[in-house]
Amino acid sequence: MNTTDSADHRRGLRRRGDVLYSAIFQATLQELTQVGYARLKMEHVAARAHASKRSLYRRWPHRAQLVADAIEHTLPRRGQPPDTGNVRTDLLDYLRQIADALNSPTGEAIRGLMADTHRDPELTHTIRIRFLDPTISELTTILTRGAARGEVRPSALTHRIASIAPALLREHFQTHHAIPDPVLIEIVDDVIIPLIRPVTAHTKTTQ
Amino acid sequence: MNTTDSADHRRGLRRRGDVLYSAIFQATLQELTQVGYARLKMEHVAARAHASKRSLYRRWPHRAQLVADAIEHTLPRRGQPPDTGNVRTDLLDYLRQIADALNSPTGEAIRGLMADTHRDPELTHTIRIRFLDPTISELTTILTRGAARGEVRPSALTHRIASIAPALLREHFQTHHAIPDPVLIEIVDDVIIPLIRPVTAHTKTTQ
Amino acid sequence: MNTTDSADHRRGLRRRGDVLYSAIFQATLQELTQVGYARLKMEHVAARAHASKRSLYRRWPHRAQLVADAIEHTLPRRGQPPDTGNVRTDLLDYLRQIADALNSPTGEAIRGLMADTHRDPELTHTIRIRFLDPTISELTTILTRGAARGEVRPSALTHRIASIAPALLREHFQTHHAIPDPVLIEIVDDVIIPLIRPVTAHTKTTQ
Amino acid sequence: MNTTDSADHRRGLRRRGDVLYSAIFQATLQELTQVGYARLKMEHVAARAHASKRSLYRRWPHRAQLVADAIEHTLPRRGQPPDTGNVRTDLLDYLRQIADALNSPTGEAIRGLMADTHRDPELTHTIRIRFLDPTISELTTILTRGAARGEVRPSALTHRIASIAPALLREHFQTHHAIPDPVLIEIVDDVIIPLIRPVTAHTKTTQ
DNA sequence: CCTTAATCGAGACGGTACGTCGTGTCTTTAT
DNA sequence: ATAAAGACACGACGTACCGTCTCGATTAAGG
Repeated sequence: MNTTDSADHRRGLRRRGDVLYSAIFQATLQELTQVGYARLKMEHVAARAHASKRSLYRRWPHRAQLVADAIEHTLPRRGQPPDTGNVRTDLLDYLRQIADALNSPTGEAIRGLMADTHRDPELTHTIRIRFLDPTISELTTILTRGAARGEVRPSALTHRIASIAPALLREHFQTHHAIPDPVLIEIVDDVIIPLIRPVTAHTKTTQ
Repeated sequence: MNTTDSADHRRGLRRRGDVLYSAIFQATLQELTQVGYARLKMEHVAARAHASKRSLYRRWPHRAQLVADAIEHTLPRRGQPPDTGNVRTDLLDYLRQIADALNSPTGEAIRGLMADTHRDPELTHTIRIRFLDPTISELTTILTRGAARGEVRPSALTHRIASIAPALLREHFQTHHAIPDPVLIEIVDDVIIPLIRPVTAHTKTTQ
Repeated sequence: MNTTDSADHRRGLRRRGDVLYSAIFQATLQELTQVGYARLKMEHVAARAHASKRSLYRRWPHRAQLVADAIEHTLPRRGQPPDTGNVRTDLLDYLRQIADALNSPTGEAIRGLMADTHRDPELTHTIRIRFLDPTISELTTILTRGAARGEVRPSALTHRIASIAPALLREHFQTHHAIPDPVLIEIVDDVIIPLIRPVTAHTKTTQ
Repeated sequence: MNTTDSADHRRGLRRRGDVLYSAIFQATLQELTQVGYARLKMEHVAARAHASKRSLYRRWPHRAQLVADAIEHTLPRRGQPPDTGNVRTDLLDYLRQIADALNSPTGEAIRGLMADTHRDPELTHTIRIRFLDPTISELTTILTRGAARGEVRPSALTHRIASIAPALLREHFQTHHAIPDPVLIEIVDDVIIPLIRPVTAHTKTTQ
């Protein structure tokens, strides 16, 4: 764990630019993993990265921005949303991805960021752009494909409806700290599917 | 220097028990209002309440627990959920109440608490019991009344469905920091109502 | 060591008067022995004696007075000064007693008291009366007996001369924290004896 | 809010190294003068010096070491011991210097240090080296000069004899808090002079 | 023998100071 | 010019004792 992770940039080996950035990001993520966002300290990141505090503050005036950048830097490339030919399967697969992400240090960091920065409009915006909107966007992709197949009524292709599932996941996560599979199934089968089902699928017209 | 903003509990008027509790809660909420949860300091609360830090720490080892107790102590009694005879109106009225609460210092505090304490299972539980569950419960009341009137299909009386609206409100609040009325209307008309509508009433929505 | 030294004055067995005094003095001396005067705390004495702080402060407004009383209370009865028929032997014996006392917790306490209270004239006076003057007085007794035998010139029977030996012992003790026997011998043979020797006996010392 | 409560070392005038040392020493000595060693607080020294507590603790883990350094730093250069050509006059002059020093804040501080730190061998050693030994050394100088003039018997040039006068002064000071001139005269004429007088000055040989 | 006024234990209270930690700024030294 | 290293002022942390003060419970003294 304590991988003597320095040793090459000391006496006379000063890092700059990308090398320095990477070292700082790596240190940030290690701190994030080990102590969490709430207890992540600029000082500790600097120490772990063998960087000076000044080098940190020069670039990231606030902890939140450093963490945001660090997360983005090492974020695994978002895979394509699932495309199995069936909306329900696609949704379940995708929600499982989200649930996993929520449970990771990254998820914790994002939640910490959101709580930490509700006074910093810019960061809030950043988080939305980077972490929240892509999710909505990919869910919309899934729903759009479903609509093309007739599984989803076109009028359900709204931002609001796409955001229901992530909102419910977050909701559940914040009080339960884990999201078992039945919850995902319930969300899909009892909430999303009924909402997006094409009207014609319902028998019984008027009267 | 220190303006006489207290004046009645000094020499020979030492407060104990409930009186002291109240003074501390009041000070906590004032701090909460003025600087917010993130910048609320035990030291400042103590100073404002003219209490010793030890008196605080004796009761509340952590800031979060103090704030939770302070909020609960001064929480306006939850009024009865609206009962206008119409589910849509009831829902809108009630969501407006939630939106207002989210926007208040109390709302900020609760969000701060939730972010601050996702490592403290007990506090998480407390928050759910005190602040989240009652909302779900009252929404369920509204829906149950609607079901009795035939406005809501009985199978929609689930915890999951009742939690959609609060989740979407929180979702919206965290990125927009305000909840305009059209958002509430959209949530009710495009999400909740379609979900809870009795099947037999399910004719053409559009047109 | 930790002789469950309470257990009988708890629930429903409240001590008063001498019993309480003794318990407090005992606790005081134990604290004195274990942590020394500088780190002796009223609070700890109270706790160890199973007495309330108020019971302490009622009697001893200051720590120093408590310690002074405690020491006096348990002080071994001052034995008579040695009387071997020879001044040099008497002096050596007696100085050994003083050296032992200086080295004990009591000695440490007295030194602490003296340093602690050089702003409290009353306590200073108390210490002098209780602990310092008796020493001078007994040394004077030894010298007076010697004078009666012709071993000491009568003009040497002064307070000043009697106080030399204790002063030198304290001097040595404060920097060396121990007083080996040769030091005592040197003080007696090179300082006291030459000073008190009858003039007529004063022949060539050297050679 | 935070009124410009200091002066010239704020924004952009941060002191380091010697400048900061001096400011801290000065503040320490002022505190020492005003409230004495026993009530000298690190916090107050820091405040008065407009330094952070951390800057203090970085250098001086204990109050005693700070005070020792501060005293040494501002100690008036020890003048040469008097050299009037007469031992008695030299001794009296010099003892008057010591008496004055004992009576000053510095004297109080040294006494406080000695009491405070009899568990810290290193500090005890420091005090001896800095404050006690020089006195003995200068007294020895006086006596040595006297011996060269035949006023002092060579065998009296011992550490023990040189330390008698300071010890008696301290002794007297600790119980009387002042040293009137007659005391000095008595010490010199009744103790030191008799002890150091050359043997040959005494008539009456053997027979 | 029974009240009643003291006094006990326990420990909460408003304070002051402790010694530590983290922040964001700034200086020094070495590339 | 920029890096690391870390000193600096600041402010908050959570703890320890201080000396004062309730609060019952109990106990000795007086009726």
